[in-house]
Amino acid sequence: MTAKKPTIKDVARLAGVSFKTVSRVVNNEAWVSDEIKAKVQAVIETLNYQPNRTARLMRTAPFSLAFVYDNPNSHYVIEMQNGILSECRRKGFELVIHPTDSGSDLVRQELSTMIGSNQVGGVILTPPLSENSELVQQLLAQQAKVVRIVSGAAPPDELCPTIYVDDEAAGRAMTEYLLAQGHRRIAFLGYRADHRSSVGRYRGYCAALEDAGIATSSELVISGDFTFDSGVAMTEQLLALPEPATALFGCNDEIAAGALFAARMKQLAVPADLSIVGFENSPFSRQTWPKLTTVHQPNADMAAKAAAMLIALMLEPDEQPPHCGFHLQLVIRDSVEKLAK
Amino acid sequence: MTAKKPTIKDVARLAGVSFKTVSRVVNNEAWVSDEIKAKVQAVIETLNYQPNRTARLMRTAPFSLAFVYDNPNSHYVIEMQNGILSECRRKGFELVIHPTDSGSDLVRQELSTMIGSNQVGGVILTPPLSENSELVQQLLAQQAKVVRIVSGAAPPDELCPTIYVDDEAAGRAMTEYLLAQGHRRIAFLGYRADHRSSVGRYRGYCAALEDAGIATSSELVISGDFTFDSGVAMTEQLLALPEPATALFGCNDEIAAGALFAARMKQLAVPADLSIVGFENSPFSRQTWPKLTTVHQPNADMAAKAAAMLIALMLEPDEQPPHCGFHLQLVIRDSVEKLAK
DNA sequence: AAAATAACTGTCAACGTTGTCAGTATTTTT
DNA sequence: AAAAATACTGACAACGTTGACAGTTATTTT
Repeated sequence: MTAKKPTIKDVARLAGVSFKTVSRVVNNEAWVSDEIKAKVQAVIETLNYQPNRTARLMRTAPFSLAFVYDNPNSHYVIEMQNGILSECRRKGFELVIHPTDSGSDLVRQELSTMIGSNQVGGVILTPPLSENSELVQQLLAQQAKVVRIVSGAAPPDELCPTIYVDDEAAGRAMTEYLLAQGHRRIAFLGYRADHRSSVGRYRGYCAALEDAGIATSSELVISGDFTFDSGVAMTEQLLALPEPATALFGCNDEIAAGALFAARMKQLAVPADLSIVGFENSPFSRQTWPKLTTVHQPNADMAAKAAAMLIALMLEPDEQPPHCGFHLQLVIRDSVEKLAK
Repeated sequence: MTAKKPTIKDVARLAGVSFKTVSRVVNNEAWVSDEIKAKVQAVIETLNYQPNRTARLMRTAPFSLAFVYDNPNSHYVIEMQNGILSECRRKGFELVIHPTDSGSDLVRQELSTMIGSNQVGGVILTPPLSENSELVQQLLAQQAKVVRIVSGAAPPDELCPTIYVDDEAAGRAMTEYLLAQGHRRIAFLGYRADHRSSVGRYRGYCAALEDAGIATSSELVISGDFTFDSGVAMTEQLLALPEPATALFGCNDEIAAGALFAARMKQLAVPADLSIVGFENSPFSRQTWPKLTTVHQPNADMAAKAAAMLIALMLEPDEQPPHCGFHLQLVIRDSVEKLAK
C-alpha cells in the first residue's frame, strides 16, 4: 500500500548494474556504454524513478534562491515574481518567496536563517530592502550570493552585482513632457525622503523645472505613500489650494489612479481640467479612464535579469557578473491636456 | 576565508558533548539536563549555528507545499499566495510557487516531478486545475497530499479534502439584488462552459430570473474571458444590440472594469444609464469610478484555510480534515441605479 | 609484443541530520 | 538493600545521492 518511492538503488538492482552507474546515466556523465545507458533508462522509465532532490542537495550547492520584498503593490510583486520564475524554470532552480516588513528587525534574522540553514543559496533584494547596505553586508558575510535592484543612475557601491534604474532621468523626462505640453504649475505627489525611487523621480522633476526657469513651489510637492488611498488624500489636499496645479505627477500609478478618483469626485474632467500622469506602467494604467500617461518600468525583465545574474553567481562564484542598468521610457496615453500657450 | 557553515558536530565539539545531545537540544527533546542544555545553547549562539534543513529533510517528511495555479489575475494570485504564505510561516513550512498552463500536458509531468523528487509533500490546487479529477487522482497515487479549492455548493467527490464556494448562490443573490432595484433586462458577461465558477454564477443568474418570471434572453448572455479587454469587447457587443440591457453582471471584477470603460467610451453614465456589477471584490473594485458593487470572495482566508488543511494532512496523514465551505457576500457600492418601477 | 592510453564500471566514503538502541547515573519503589 | 523505574547521554546506522579513486577491459601507441 505504501509503495515507497523508488531510489537509485532500486533502479540499479533491476538494471543489474551498480547504483553509481545509474547516477552517471541520470547526470549524463561521460563514459557509459550506450547499451547500459539504454537499459538503465528503460528501468527508470518503468519505475518512474525521480532522483531525490533533497539527497542530491546534500552533495551539491543549493539551487534555490529567495525573492525578498516589502511592497504592497500586487502588480509589482507579480511581475517581478513571474520574471524571476521564468528564469528559474529555465535553469532548473527553485524560488522561495519571502514577503517581509522591512521596518521590523525580524528581516535580518529571517534572512539569516534562510541562508544559514542552506534553504537558499542566494537572494534577490528589491527596494527598500535593497537600499540597506548593512543588510547586504550581513548576507554577504554569511556566504550568500546577493543581487539587488535599486534606483539610481549607477550602482551605489560595489558590494554586489546590481541592477539599477535611473528614476531621476525618467522623472525629468516626464516633467519635460508636461512642460512641453504647456504646463507650468505641476504638482508632485508621493514624495518620500526614505524612498530612493521617490527621491530620484523628485530630483528629476526639480531639475526639469529648474531648466525651464520655473521655481519649485513647496505647496505643490506633497508627501505620502504609494497607495490609492494616499493618492486620493494628497490630491484632495492639492485641490484645496487657492491656486491648484494644472498637471499632477503621481510618483506611481496607484497614486495617479487615486488622483483620477479624487478629481472625479471634485467634478473635474481629466485631462481637460487637470492632467494626471503616473509612473510604472502597471497593467491597470491602461484600464483607467482616461488611460494614464506613465513611465514604463520593465519589472519582469529586470527581475528575470536579476535572477539570471544571481544564478550565474551561484554557479560560478568567482566571476562577478557586471552590473546592469535599465532604461525607463515614457508611455504617452490620454491623461494629459496640451495647454494653449 | 571560506568560513564553512558550522554543523551540529562543531557545536558538539565545542560544548564537549556528543552531537546527538546537540540534536536533542535543538529539537527540544525531553531528558536533557538544564545544565547541558544551557551550555549547548550558548555554543549555538556564539557559532550562530543553524541546523541544515536539507540534511534534516533526509530523515523527516517534507515540509514544503506547492501552490499551483493557472490564472492571469494578479490580485487573485497574490491574495491566495499571501493567505497560504501566512499559514506556512506560522507552521514553519515552505511554499513553492508553480504557475502553469492547464491546457498543456506538461502540468501533470511537472507536478509528478515535484512530488516524485520529494520537492514538496503536498499541493494546493485552484481552478481550473482543481476541477481535473484525473490530475488529482494521479497526484494521490503518487502519495501526494492534495487540497483543492473548487466552485460548488458541495465538494464534487471525496477524492481529497476540499474547499468549496457556492458561486451559484452568490450569482443568484446578486441577480436578485439587481431585480430588487427594478432591473428587468440584465446581461450576463463572461460565460464559459469550461469554467465551473462561471457556470455556477450563470446558473444563479438564471434561477433568479426564472423565479422572477423573466425569460432569459440568449442575446444577453455573452461568452468571454475573465479579462479587462474581454470585458470591453463583450460590453461593446452588448451595447450594439437594438435593445441593450439596463444592468450588466460581469462574471468578475475585471470584466466589470472593462464594462465601465466601454460604457464610458459610448458616453454612457454609470450607473445612471447602465448599472454594472462585478464579482470577487478585488482591491481595485473600490478604486474604480463609480465604486463597483460586487461579491466578496475571501481569497486570502480560503487560501489560508487550504494551507492549514494541507499542513494538517501532511502532519497527520491518517486524519482527513473535513471539507470546508465558504460563504460569498454581496458588497453593495455605487455602480447600480435603482430604477423607478 | 609490450606499454600506454582510453573507455567503461564498481566500491566506498562522504554530506548533516534524526532514529534506534544501548549504556550509565540517579532516584524511587519494594 | 535490592530491584525497578526514571533521567540522562552517547555510539552507530540510516536517509539517497555524488565524488574520489580503484579496478577491469578494449584500444591505440611505441
